[in-house]
Amino acid sequence: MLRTSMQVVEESGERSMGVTLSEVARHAGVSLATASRALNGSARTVGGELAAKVRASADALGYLPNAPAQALARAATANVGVLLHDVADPYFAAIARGVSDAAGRAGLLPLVINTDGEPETQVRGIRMLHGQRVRAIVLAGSAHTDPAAVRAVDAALADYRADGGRIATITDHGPGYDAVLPDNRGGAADLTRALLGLGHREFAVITGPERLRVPMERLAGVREALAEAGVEPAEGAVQHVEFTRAGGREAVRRLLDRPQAEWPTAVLALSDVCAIGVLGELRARGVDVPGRMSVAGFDDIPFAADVAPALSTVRMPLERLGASAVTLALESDGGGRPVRQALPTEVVLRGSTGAAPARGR
Amino acid sequence: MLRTSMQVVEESGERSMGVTLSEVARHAGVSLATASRALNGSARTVGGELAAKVRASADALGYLPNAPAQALARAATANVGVLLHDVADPYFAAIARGVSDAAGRAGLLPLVINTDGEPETQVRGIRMLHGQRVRAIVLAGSAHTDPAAVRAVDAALADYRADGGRIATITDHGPGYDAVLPDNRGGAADLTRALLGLGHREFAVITGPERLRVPMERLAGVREALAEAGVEPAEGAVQHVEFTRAGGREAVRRLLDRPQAEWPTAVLALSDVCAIGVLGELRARGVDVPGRMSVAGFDDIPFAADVAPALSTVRMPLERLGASAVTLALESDGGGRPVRQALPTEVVLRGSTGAAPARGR
DNA sequence: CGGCAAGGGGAAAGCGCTTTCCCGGAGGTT
DNA sequence: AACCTCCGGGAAAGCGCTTTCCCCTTGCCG
Repeated sequence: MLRTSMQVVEESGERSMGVTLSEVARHAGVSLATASRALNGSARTVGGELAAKVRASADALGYLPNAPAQALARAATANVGVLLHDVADPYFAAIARGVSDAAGRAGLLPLVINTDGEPETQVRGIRMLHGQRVRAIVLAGSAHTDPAAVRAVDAALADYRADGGRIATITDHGPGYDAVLPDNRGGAADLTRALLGLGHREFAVITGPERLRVPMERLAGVREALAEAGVEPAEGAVQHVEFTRAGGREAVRRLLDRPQAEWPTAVLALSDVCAIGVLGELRARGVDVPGRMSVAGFDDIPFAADVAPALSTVRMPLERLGASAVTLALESDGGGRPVRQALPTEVVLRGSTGAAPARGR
Repeated sequence: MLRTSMQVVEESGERSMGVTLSEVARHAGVSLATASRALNGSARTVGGELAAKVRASADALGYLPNAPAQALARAATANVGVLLHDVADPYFAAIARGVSDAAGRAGLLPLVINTDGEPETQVRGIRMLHGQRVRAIVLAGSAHTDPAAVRAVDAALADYRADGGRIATITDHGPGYDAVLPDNRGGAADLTRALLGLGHREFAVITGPERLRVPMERLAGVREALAEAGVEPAEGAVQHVEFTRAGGREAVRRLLDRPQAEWPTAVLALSDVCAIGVLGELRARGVDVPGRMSVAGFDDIPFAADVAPALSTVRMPLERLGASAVTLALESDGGGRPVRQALPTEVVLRGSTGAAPARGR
């Protein structure tokens, strides 16, 4: 009795990493090679009868191919890497979902790394993924404006690519990469035009940190549309904050600290997460939205439609962004010139924007 | 000229998987063994001088250890697996972030799989992670109530564990697993008591699908507190919907279809995401919250505080849930009895709840 | 009816690491 | 001075697969 149970323990202790292919082969009475070909696909075919026998043995023994071993032998893993600022941010969460779905369809598993937008973390992340020999890397976070940061990231990516790695970026990281390019600038310009159309002339724009390229592109779009209309944002009306709810609140506080006569009638928060912070702070201060002030965001994250008032924003197909990036990376033959796939954006006007109030005088 | 460029192509094609350790060893003039010991840590020490030389060669050549090869040789990867319903859901996104952080601290990389709450997808996911030989699996989604589903998941997990895998679950998946157990039932009861304290007697509760265990636990908590107070929910006042915004809206529609006299004064939506849908639909229908109806959610996802009115809810330390699960799984010696770590929850009352309106008669 | 091309099975050589195991030399004991 | 013990370097044996070769059958054609 006691011996029996001990034997069981010993057994499970001895070869603790699972059933191997050669066990399956022995059980089926075939060679290792045949077992491999029968189970894990190969150019060569295996006789129907034998193949069936091997498959039977495999699931009789509960065989599961050892992925690291396969990766080593094939010189290719079944993983893709995703580098993003923060999965807990709805923008990136949606992208991650898209990546995950597309990866799954390709039989791959996603490895996700949060960089918090730090260039060094990003570079470390690329190195880790490179070490993992992932099939492809999707770079989802914004590029940096600091040339040194860009250079560091580029260098890490170049190393990876030199080893046969495939890369796709979401938003622009330079012309050398396959990329999915939502129209940040155009979307921001359209949004701005929409608000101009509602009669607004006094704008505040709350955008992301100057170190990131995406918020700068969006800001450029706003400026472009404003300039077209001959409107100039007041001094101090462009705030750079983190793209978080706290960032939005902070910006509003600074905005409302100024004399009421200088308050804008329209606030463009160039990220929905941020805009939601703006809405919250405005409510806390008793500012009527959109009566006194219109607010718009950017991204159309899932919650944008559910806050009160519902957030006007620029719709981006977030999941598709992620999915397309994976597809692009995997299809990229590395040879030709990079595929740069532009994606349209669309202004969605909801309850948080309205006609500009009559001039307060 | 042409030849030169062709040579370059050939070179990069020839050994396309990167610098190997033996190249480093040769470059440093030491044996493979020494190089390995110097770079990738080992029980044995390497002479200071040699070690330095090896390290120098390593980064002169840009050596990055081949993770799959290491995994094979060490019989252990540097990955953990996370199984959740949907990363795009803020509840799971926050958990994923916690997992990711804790994994990073342990030098591991997370592999995430979305199951959409399907038992088969979950089982397939476990198998894939098992095949990947991940160090640990964190099961973040709710358990199922269907015994067959539970059995299937248990079986897959048992196989994994038999091969030395470590497992931790978030919320209860049975006593056999290390687990982080937020107090779903107690939290729901506390929340209910808080609303009873505000004078509410007519409740509706919107909970998740009966196939999932977590929403059933929360529902049980509500029922418990209601029973204590001698209050009985009206017929049809308990709605089972998906834990999504759409689910929340749908439930509200059904609720409001009944004669106004039967409307509840308090709606408990047992997930914040769902509650936000409820709030949206109520607003669309012009129902005053909290004047006519109080609404509460569950989870305290980051946005709960930012919707209007701000959502009363039960706070759960989501990121900590994820982080603790990783820690638990990694520390689990597999030997002793499972560690079951209870985590307290806390009722947070915000603007979406208020005193019950005077009895409509 | 011999010769030959496929078709499909198996032996064995890796893939890039880690880790025994062996060995030589330096230092300490009796 | 002979012996033993560490200490640290290196050769080589795997880890669990895939994939080249090599070889034996079959089937077919001239």
